[in-house]
Amino acid sequence: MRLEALVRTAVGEVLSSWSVPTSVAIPVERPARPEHGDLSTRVAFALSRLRDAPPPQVAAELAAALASREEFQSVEAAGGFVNCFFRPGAVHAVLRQALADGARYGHGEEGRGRTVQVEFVSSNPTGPLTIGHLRQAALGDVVASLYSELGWRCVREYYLNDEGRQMELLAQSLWARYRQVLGAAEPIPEGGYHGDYLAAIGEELAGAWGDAYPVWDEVARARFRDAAVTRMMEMIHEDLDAIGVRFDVWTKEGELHRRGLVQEALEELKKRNAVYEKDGALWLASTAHGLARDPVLVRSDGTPTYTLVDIAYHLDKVRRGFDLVVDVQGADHVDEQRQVQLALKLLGVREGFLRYCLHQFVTLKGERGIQRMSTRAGRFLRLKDLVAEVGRDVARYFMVMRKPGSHLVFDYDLARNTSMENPVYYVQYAHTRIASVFREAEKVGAVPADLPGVDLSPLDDRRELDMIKELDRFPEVVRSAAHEFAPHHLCEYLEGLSGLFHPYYAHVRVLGQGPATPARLALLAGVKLVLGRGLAILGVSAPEAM
RNA sequence: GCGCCCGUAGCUCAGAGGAUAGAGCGCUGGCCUGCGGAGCCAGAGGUCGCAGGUUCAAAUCCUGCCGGGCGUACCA
Repeated sequence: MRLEALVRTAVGEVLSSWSVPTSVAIPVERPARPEHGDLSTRVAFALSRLRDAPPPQVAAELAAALASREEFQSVEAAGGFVNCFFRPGAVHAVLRQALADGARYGHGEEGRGRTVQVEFVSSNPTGPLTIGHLRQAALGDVVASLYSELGWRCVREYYLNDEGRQMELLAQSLWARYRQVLGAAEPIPEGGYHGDYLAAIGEELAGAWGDAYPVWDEVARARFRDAAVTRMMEMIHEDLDAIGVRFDVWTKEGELHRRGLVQEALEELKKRNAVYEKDGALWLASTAHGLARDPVLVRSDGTPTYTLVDIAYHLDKVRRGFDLVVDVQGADHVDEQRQVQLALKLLGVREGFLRYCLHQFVTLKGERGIQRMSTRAGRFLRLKDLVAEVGRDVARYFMVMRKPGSHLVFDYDLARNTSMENPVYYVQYAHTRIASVFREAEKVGAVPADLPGVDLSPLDDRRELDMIKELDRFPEVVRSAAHEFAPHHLCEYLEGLSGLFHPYYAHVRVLGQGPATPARLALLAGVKLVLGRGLAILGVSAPEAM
């Protein structure tokens, strides 16, 4: 980021001496091939018309004007590209700054004074969390952490659907299990929940309550519903603890009803003429605004739908004063998302207030085979059990190492592999190795007291400079990962940095190398700092020893 | 049928207008007794699903097909 700014500034100064308007963007990129420089710009292509000269000529003129600057070793024109090679001193300055910044390195200011709410998981309390929820849990948690890095205040929120038909079915399913334990041939209701976890709870309740609820009446309904929700929440908390996700706020659907927000949202929509009646139900007029279908807001029996409650909930988020709301949801929610976005727009909520982080589903590969999971059918891998097998670090990392919009195949065998073939260990082990070097250095008193003040000029090896240039990218990686909801960029970055470090470590000795030793220790400290910070954002531990 | 997402190395995936398309795993070959070793180096492997189009420049943008996922509920 710092190096990019150097190029941008240098090019900008030349352009302004050429009286090029400042509106001309200066694209700066990292060439794929080292012979194309540390950084390059293709601004000459855009300038070609303005300067009335072919791109190669403009590039040559620009390169000539830049070559004399002290930060560059050399600047070359190649076709329309201008390739910049930095002097080692300019690169060293990046490391020095990173070490001086310490834990603040990469921390941004854009969110200062602003609050983002990230809503995720929000699974119905109808069963424990599964590997399917894991992707969302990890994704939401990391997106929140990324925004924190950018200086935003973050609220992690879980929306709890503790009302409605599904809860009814859950309660009745539990009651059926309870009856079965007591010897009745009570079937699980149609569309009910078949998981073993309800059988276990049913057995407990039978022991505690005996035959007190022989029929499915109002009393039983209330009793079993309470018991079911309480138990489900316990399980969900266990699962969240297992992967280290904590929520700041839990919002229950019931509260939205009690506070009159649902009714209010409906009234507001009616005022905007966005609601019409048909077949005894109330519908949102979405097709009039280009959507594929109109959703029902109030059923003909007078009960509100999920969509209406969802709209009410988001209206409440507006009132709560968040500057940005991010909802992490699965691909099955796209249609719903459009409806909510439309409703908010009709209600005058500013565009961009609500952004969705959409993710595709997870399939399992490995000894368990690829299988389709279903909580309802009782066919799933519980999150807690998965974490017990592969560990929290691997579970979290694997869930965010792919682009959210891509399907994710969870490679069970790779996840359980504890060698460096597993990317998580590959990154963690880089951190550990450095920690180990410092332990050794400590023993011989080789650790400099003032790392940022160390003379870095011995760092002249290509691999050393490459690592520092990689450190330079960290702030930008964090920024783009946050804005694009793309934590996988951070994973790839960490793997890439580790991939520079490991070979270096294998070939270059640090201790006992005279003046090179403090410089190399400073370099390693920088790498360790960034690896540690990156892993922390991912919620993955950065061990000092493994 | 319609809408959205996805088709890139054998596998899992990056790359979202720029230079010779990348990584990890797997495969092939070669190294490693010092410290701090859950090792290192090299190589093979691709008509970027197919066909058109736009552009000086397309994996990337547009159109149409083919294949997969999700949705298309008075479920949540």
